[in-house]
Amino acid sequence: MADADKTRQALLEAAYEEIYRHGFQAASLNTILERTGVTKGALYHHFGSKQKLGYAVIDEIISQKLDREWLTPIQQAGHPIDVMIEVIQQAGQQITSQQIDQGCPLNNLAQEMSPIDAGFRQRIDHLYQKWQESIEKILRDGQQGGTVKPSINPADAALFILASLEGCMGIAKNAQSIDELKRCAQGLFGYLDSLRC
Amino acid sequence: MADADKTRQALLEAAYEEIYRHGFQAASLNTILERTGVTKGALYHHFGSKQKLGYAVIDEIISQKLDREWLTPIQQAGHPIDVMIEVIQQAGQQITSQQIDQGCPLNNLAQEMSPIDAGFRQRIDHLYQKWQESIEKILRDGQQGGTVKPSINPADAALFILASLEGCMGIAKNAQSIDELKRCAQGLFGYLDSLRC
DNA sequence: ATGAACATACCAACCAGTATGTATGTACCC
DNA sequence: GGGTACATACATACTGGTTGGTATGTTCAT
Repeated sequence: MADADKTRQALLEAAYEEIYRHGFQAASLNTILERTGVTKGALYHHFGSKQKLGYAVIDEIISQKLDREWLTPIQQAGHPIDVMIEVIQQAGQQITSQQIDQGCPLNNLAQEMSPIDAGFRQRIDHLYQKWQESIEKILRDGQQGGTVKPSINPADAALFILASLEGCMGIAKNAQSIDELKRCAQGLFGYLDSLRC
Repeated sequence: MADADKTRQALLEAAYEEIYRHGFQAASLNTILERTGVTKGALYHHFGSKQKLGYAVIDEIISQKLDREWLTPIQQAGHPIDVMIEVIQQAGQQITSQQIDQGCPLNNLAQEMSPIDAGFRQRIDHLYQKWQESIEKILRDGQQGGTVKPSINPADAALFILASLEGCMGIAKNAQSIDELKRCAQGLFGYLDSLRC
């Protein structure tokens, strides 16, 4: 039934927006229902609880966003360090001043939910691992191609790159400053350059 | 009146714990009152609202923790890079497995509250600036003492160090793994080493 | 006619906040 | 030094609003 799928998808997207704005715990189901024009009966028909709705937002919405905006772009041909810097810079140029103080949807959920809900934690961890492995992979390829220092550990470096990327976005989010994001990213680029052969 | 100060302090500390555990929005005033044995009338006598209680937790509790655990230790004599690595390593060794998945109290509040409350944002920003300036200062001193590369910008480097420090703690918090924290910190140490003369 | 896909109305629990009352100092005047 | 005025520091009981969740009913396609 196409209508049912449309209802489900509308709920997922509205839930994503609401959670992104207020966090999961402060996200209001009633607001989601108002925005979509869907009733509570429909919501509890498709998702059995607020928790399961949150899980679905991670598994379907955020996971897809990560693929589209990071995992796929990073796999293009070229010097791995150049590719990463370019992907980060393009993301930085597309960002709006509204988006900057909302931060990274995945990191927001991680910081809020990982200590209090194991299901959230596992799902977020799964995405972080995919993210890290995609960075690790191009670093390893770079080592084999002779463009990345053979002395570094690709897994450890990928972990740190991911961490400082989230750190930069977190700092810029609080400062509400794109300029601060770019200053912070310069530090990351400096680190990335130090991985070149 | 000493009793009044004791009541106020007890409320602040219990509020800090409750906020650290559940975030500000999900923090329950009733739980804080139960834990302290203080009544609601007393709470609203000392702090006029939940918001002002939150502000006081930042200004008094978290600010002091930052001073004690980071700003002061970092100012000891020695090679600035060595000092920073040592301070970070000591903090890492003292951390318990319970603390690791609670994360950094300041970063938790920043990620949750900065987009939705300007008063929180400004107070957190003020602490982050003090933190950054303390790192910037020892880098600048190191440049003058010939132990830190003169080519780097101390303010930008300090910003990135702070960001990646928070990033490492955030990743480790979600992974709930001290090992991952240490792996991540190794990456930061690599960056710090690259700042040496 | 059976189950999926809703719609409506409702519920108990919890929330921050407040109105009102009281006990204990403390300052000041005579 | 004793009485009065006033403020501080609470205590108790309550309110209106919101929350996630549910019970029950209805529509409609197969």
